[in-house]
Amino acid sequence: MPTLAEVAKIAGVSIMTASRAVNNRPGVSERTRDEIMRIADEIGYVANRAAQKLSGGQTHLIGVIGQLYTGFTSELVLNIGSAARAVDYEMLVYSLPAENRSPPGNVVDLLNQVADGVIVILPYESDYLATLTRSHIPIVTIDQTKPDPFPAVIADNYAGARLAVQHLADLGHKRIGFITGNERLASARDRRRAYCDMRSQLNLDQGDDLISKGDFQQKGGYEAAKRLLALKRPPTAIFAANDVSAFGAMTAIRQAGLRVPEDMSLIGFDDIPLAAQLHPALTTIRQPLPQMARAAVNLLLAMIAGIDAPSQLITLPTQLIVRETAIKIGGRVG
Amino acid sequence: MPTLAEVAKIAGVSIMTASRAVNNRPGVSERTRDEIMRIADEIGYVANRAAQKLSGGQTHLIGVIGQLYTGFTSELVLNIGSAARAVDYEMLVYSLPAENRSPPGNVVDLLNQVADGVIVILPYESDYLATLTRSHIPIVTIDQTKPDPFPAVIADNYAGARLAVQHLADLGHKRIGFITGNERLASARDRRRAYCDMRSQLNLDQGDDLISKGDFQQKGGYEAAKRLLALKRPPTAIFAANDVSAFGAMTAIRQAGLRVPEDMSLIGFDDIPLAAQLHPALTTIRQPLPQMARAAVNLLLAMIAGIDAPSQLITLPTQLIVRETAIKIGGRVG
DNA sequence: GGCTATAACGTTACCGCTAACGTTTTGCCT
DNA sequence: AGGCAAAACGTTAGCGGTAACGTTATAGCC
Repeated sequence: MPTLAEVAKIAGVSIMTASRAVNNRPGVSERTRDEIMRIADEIGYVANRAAQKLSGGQTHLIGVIGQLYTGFTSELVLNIGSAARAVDYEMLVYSLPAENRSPPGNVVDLLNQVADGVIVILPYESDYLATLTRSHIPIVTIDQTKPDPFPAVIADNYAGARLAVQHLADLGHKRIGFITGNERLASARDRRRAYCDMRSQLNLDQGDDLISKGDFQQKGGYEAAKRLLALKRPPTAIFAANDVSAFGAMTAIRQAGLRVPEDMSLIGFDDIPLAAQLHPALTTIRQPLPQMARAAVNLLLAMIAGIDAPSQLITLPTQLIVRETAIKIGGRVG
Repeated sequence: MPTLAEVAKIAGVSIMTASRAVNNRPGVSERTRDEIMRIADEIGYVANRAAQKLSGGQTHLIGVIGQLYTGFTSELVLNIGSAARAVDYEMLVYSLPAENRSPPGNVVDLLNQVADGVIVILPYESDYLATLTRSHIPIVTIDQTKPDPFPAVIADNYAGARLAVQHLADLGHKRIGFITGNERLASARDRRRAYCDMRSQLNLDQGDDLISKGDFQQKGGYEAAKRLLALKRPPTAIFAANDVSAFGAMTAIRQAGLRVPEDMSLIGFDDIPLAAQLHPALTTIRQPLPQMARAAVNLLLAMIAGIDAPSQLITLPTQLIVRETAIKIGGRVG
């Protein structure tokens, strides 16, 4: 691997001049700069980020922590990658292992030793984030509201969930079941709250038995739906706290010999890519992933640049995506 | 962030002794070691990997390069993460952006500046890997056979695809369509070759029109299936080169007003988690992801340890997973 | 032409850690 | 007790880059 020293030697300048040239910093004449760039290019010089980071420089790398195996998170991560590349940053991902395991404090440190900042997407809410406040590492969170030592980006879960219930009610459904998410997350609690609020506001059927506990996972959705279907008076429509749960629910509904949407309307949340591709395509609430990713990256970059923004919460709007799984009660498709 | 120097100072030893202690290397008395470890733990010391790497040490970090958005790859990546953690390594992932973009030579460099070695899962075959041979970076590839400067791990695609065709033939299908994968990958070519071989070996219907071009993506599978269904004599069963294509095909089949499996049997390849959860559950060929991941990690660790293994190719067996999408021709489920 | 401000470039020190080698202590043997 | 090898520990140098400051050229002005 060619080093900056070699570039400098060939160019006949000091290492520092070469550094200034490749980093596009002032203090180098245009002639010299061009020459250095040419040489760097020629011998295939790439900056050593470990060295950059160690000596207090910037690596133009951002780290992301999240659970890759949840459809929504991995989709979000990809969007963050695009957003980062768009502003000439690269992204490195640390995939959290299953449940709770190992409070990832050192994981943030790990990424911070390499990257300029970290975007954290936790599958649950914990106060461990708060402990990182003092470490003065640029951190932005997504989907976390409770501990706000950091700037955070979040979709308007409450408004989105209201949209979902409203849509079902508009279609004539009076008895709507709800599959909760992982309530350790604010997003899950917001969606539930919206469901409850709308239910009373629109004079729909109430009852705790219409709220079935899920966990944002497919299996949880499957089992939650099964419980709803086993009710003495089952609902005519189900609102699942996320798309993945909705997929699980769909399996349960079909196993019970019912059809979606003819016998049971179904609506999800997130609008992951799979939602559109399923058959029937899932009606759902879209989270503005590209915007969320851009917002998070911008926030992080601002922090890296030292604009220690007062920890703000950016809320992005959600949107109803009407597809095929929710229809008029008792009606046929169309 | 506490440094090794601080630990050493508190313990009243030299930095080097502290280094030996925390790295569990000989040359420290047990008493001293325990004391150092205690202190390190107390003040929350974590090794700075950038510094470790820079000074020629090992970071106990492996890098992975792959396309996160393809179901199979991300599943594989997660398995690599587990395998790595099992041997006390951490994993960092670089997600390749869409198609071909930017020959990721510098990406490997990037990861190599941080990690001890890199596992590469390319979405296509290119000779750029060959150029990395001289750089003497520990690299292991998965699903690449063509350029073998490095050790590689691969599933037995040929045998697996034969299994798939055999299964359909056993169910009485004589006219089997095939949706190809991205033929820039050896795995796709192997599966196609197996299909062709079995077709003549078992005296099934031949014909180029039964081979429909896909790309391992959902949309490609959808369109490929559409073409098969539009044939004058459509097949009675479809073998898709991977599960994702099979999902696409399923959508196409249903849009044509046909049922899976009653009117059209379908079999996939990979056995990604979704395959089991779909309705009906997808019959498919399983790639042994955990084993592949372990093999790749072991290979990489061997290279890191300096056991410059002659570039070997480890082939792992595939397995037929019978579920619900392939049944006897003209038959009902069961 | 001499003085000074500025651009251009170089030196030094250091980031946190490890390899290699040097020094001290310890334990053991005769 | 003296001698010596091995264990325990310390010192030095350097990985590849950057910040901070020092030095040399260039230019501008009276």
